[in-house]
Amino acid sequence: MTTATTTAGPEARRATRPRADALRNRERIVAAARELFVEYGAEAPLDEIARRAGIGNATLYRHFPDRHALIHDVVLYVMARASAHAERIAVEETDPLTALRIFVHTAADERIGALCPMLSSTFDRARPDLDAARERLEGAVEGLMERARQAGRLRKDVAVGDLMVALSQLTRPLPGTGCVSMDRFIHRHLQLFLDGLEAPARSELSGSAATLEDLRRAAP
Amino acid sequence: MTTATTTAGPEARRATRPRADALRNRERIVAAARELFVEYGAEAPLDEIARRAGIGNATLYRHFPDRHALIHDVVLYVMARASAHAERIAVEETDPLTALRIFVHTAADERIGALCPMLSSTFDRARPDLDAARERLEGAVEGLMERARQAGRLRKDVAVGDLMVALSQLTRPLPGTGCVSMDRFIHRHLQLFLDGLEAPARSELSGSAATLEDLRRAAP
Amino acid sequence: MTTATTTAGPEARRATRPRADALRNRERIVAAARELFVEYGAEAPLDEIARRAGIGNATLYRHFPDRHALIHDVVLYVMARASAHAERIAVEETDPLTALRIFVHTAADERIGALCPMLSSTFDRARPDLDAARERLEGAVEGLMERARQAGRLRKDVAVGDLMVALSQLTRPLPGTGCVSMDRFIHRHLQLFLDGLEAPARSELSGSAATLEDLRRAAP
Amino acid sequence: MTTATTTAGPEARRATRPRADALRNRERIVAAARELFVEYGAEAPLDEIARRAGIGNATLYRHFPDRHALIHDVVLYVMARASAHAERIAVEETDPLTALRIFVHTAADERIGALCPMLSSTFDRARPDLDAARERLEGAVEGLMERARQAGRLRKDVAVGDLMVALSQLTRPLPGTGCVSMDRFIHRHLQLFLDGLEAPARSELSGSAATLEDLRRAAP
DNA sequence: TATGAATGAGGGTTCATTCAT
DNA sequence: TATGAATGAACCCTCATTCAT
Repeated sequence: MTTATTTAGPEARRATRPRADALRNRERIVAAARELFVEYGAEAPLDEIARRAGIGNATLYRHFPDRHALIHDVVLYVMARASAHAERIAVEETDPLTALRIFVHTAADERIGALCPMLSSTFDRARPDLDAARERLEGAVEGLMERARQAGRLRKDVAVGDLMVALSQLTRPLPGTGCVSMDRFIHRHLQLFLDGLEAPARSELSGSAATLEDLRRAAP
Repeated sequence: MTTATTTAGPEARRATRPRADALRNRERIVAAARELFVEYGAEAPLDEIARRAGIGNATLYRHFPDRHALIHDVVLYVMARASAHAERIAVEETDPLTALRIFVHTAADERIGALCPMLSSTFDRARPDLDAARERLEGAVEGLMERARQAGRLRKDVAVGDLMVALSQLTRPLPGTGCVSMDRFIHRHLQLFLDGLEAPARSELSGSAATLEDLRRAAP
Repeated sequence: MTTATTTAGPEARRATRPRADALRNRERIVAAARELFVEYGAEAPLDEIARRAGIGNATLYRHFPDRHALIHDVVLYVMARASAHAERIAVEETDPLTALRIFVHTAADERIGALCPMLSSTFDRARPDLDAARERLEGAVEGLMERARQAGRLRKDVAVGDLMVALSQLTRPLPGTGCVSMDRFIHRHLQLFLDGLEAPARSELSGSAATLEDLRRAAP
Repeated sequence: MTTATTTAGPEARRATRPRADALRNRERIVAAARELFVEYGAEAPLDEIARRAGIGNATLYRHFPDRHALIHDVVLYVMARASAHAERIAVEETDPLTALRIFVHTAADERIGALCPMLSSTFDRARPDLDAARERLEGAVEGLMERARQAGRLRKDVAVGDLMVALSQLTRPLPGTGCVSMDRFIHRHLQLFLDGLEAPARSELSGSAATLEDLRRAAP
């Protein structure tokens, strides 16, 4: 309720907040894109995404100049949701392994596989807004892992990058309409992977534990 | 210019057996397709596959009426190689867990992730020549697993379908040029998964152990 | 909120005369359009014109219902400026050939090439406000030419239409960003053309001398 | 009539001459493009060019990867025709000024205005095949001019670049369907320009005489 | 009134597939 | 048979124009 738009030269306007309907559209686009990326992969037709979002195709381009920009925002969105889940679970669940398990299965149901485009070589990992999202996610998940590590329940040679990449790959959708049948396997595989993470370690791993920051540098 | 009519496969109808150069072309196409499927995903342009194989695009169509047919043969080819590996390892390695581990890592290096299109809903799992390949692969890998099971080294609630699907997913290539950087993770993840497979089981799995035959029926 | 009904142009219907800022916007739009027509041709994006004018795109449409209307006004504006120049030069310069030369080169620097859309078949030459502008321009330039003719310095078989069309074509901008390099040629070409206009005529011309009124009728 | 295609490895083939129908298509495309560039400017829709050439749109892309490539070939084609005209006229017409006049008017009828895109800043003037075409055209036209210069009929401060640019601009088509009405003016303007070129010079020109090579360097 | 946002139609380009040599 | 060429459908993206604030 500022005194507001009294007078101003045509271009003196800057901080005008986005219109409510535009914001709603932007959210719809991201939601539709996440769904279609999950169903058809990151090559899903943008026109179809627009249709699913209930808007015209050109509106999508007003919000996202190209496919990369859209993927970028979907990745941010998925990371934010995963972070929120991890943070909530850290508060609600006291047993450290259980917390980790809940997080992993919840992330799967949340289609965290939509993060996979981030791993592709065409993804621009250098944009600064990604750093904040990455730090938040790393903080939250590494928090869960560290608790389990401290309790002697998690092997010591793994880190958050290992978990997130495997989680993304194992839940990564197959192109072609809803491979719902895959859901049957996903939670089994995740559980097996989790079992492999437990301490004591049953084998020696090659390479070294990976952070999310490592992924950032993994570009070609 | 042989006119021999001696052998003939089940579907051979014409008297002349395929010319040697035609056979060679077919092999080149399958090899190039496997490479490009690994590098760019199953959506790799067919013209590019033909170019990589050193033949004209129309020649590809003479051998494979459409993309599905080509994927089909690539899948058969990859399954055959994986089967051969499993059979060889069963002979060469006596320790059952070690044998399993060697198989898994070898299959990864062989880009078994190219099997993933088989899991897609657009893949025709009903074709009879797949049955033979599946039975051979199932026999070989289940053989390795059963040995470990008998030795009390493998948990009892997993089967060959679990292993092969997770193996495919974890090694599945990312679209966009060779995400070689992923290689750094792949073998770590596979090892963690293998650790999770060991007996004694560290958790209870949802669902039931899956055979390859189960995958056949999992179509939408 | 003035309620004045004093003056009203021919088509003014509403009582309130246009607000000062609206008038200023209209002028800005025409100025920006002329610039962009010169730089990119008459196909310049309207959104870009609005941006250059420092206004929103919809405001442009409030003033000009479509691209034709905008072109129309730009043409009127350019004609008015050229007329003013010709009238001023007629007063200031006594030597008739020199006056003509000054007019031509001045018009070139004024980007009279923006008149070219007027020659296009899609231009509506029938609108009445064009008649007035045309008559003024014809009067002014024909005045300059007639003086030279009377003095025996200008060949008799050319008229104002010949001069203005050639002037427009020779100074017409090339599409694509500012072909400033063309400026090097423009004044040379104009001078050569002027030399060709001088009496005595060095050749016989086909057709007949053209007035601006002739151009009006030349539509398809 | 070489012994020809006996045997060769798949990629050993190189010098295979283009198929007759492909060559015919290529020529049709260039012809249609020249027409449409003349009628609608260099922004003419490629789909329309393909339609006019009687082929599918994708065929156009097989021959010319993008609009620039097509413009390039049209420019080469127009330059070649103009060169041929100039060379023929040099042989057939003995009076040097008459020869020049015939060349200019013939080039206009040949729509040499289609050369204008070459002057645009988006045109790649550096490609080597242009050099040959430019040298041929320069040689032929400069030959005509030099004869007139030697005979004392052409002013000394102009060169081939001046003539060709003015010729292109004065015959340059207006966007919008067939501005045939312009034809009425074109030959008058060209003649006036030619009269201005005659010796003795009636004025002093700014800048310096331009060769076609100068145009090559005039890029932004 | 002035504006940012929305939109549909159209052009540019790629690609799976078919055709003709 | 193997091939280069042709094709239409589908996609990406732009832009003139309209809508809602």
